[in-house]
Amino acid sequence: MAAYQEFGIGELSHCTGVNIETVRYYERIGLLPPPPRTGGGHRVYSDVHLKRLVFIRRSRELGFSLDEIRNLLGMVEGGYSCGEVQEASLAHLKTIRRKIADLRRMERTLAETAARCEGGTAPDCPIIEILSRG
Amino acid sequence: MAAYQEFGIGELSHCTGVNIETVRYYERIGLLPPPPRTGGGHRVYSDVHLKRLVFIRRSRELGFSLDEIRNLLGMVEGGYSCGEVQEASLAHLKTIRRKIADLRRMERTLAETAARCEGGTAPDCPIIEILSRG
DNA sequence: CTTGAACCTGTAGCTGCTACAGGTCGCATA
DNA sequence: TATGCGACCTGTAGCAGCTACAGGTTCAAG
Repeated sequence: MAAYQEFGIGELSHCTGVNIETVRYYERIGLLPPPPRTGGGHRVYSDVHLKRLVFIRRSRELGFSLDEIRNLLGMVEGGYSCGEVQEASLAHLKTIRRKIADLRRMERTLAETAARCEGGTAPDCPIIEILSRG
Repeated sequence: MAAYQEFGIGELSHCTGVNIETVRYYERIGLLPPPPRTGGGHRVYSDVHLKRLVFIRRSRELGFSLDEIRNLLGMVEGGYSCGEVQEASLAHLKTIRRKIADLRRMERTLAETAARCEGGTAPDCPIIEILSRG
C-alpha cells in the first residue's frame, strides 16, 4: 500500500540539480543518510532523501557551509526552536556581510585604479603601480 | 660593493606578512623564483624576491588568483603595456562583481527571512521553511 | 540473451594554503 | 672548542567542497 515513490541516484540528481558524484559525496561525509540498496547494490531513494537533499541544496545556495548545514539538519531532526535557527542564520549573515565588505574593498580599489589607466600600449600602468607598493 | 641586503626566509616572511610555509609553497609552484642557498641549504633572499613577494601579496589582497598573478607577473617581466594589464584587471573586476551580486542575493534572502522569525522557543521557523522548499 | 545505459567503488585532482614530523644548520655563548 | 637552541630544511598530509576519472557490475528493454 505504500504510495511513495522510489528512484535511483540518477533521478534524485536530476530532480534536485545536485551532481551524482556530489550526492555520493554527501552520503560519504554523513550529510545524507545511506539509502537502502537493491540486491545488486544500487541505491534506492525515496521522498525523505529528496527533501533532505533539497534542504541541503537550498542551504548551499544561501552560502551555508556543510558544517553549518549539518547543524541545521540536526536542529530540524531534533525538534528545533525558531530562536536557535535564527541565531545560526544571523551568525552566517555576519560572515556573508564580512565577505561582501572584503569584496567591495577590492572592487573599489581596482575600479578606481583601472579608471586611471591610459590603456593601449602605454608602457606604465597604475595597476602595476599599486600592486608593487607594499 | 654590493649594497643590497640579504636575509633568510624568516625575515622575508616577517617583512611581507606572508607565512613561511606559504613562501616555500609559492616557490614550489613556481610563483617565486628559487633563491640561492647557503652551503648548508638555507634560502638566501634579496631585494628582488622581496619586491616580487610584495607584489604577490598585494595581488592576493585584491583577490587575484595565483594563476592570474602568474599572468600579471609575466606581463611585468616581459615588458607589459597598460592595455593588457587593464584588460586582465577588468576581467577580474567582473568576477568580483559577480561574487558580490551572489552574496548580496544570499544576504537579502537571509536577512528578510530572519526578520520574520519570532525567535525564542517558537516551534516553527520561516528560515527552515525557505530551506525546505525546492 | 544481448546490449547499453545506469550504476558501483576507490582514488586522485582542483585552489591556496597550513601543519606537522623528523631532521640539519648557523650562530652566540660558556 | 663544545653546546645549546632557534631558525631552517624536506616531504607528506590535511582542510573545503566538490569533480573526474578508471575499471568493474547491474538492470531493464528488446
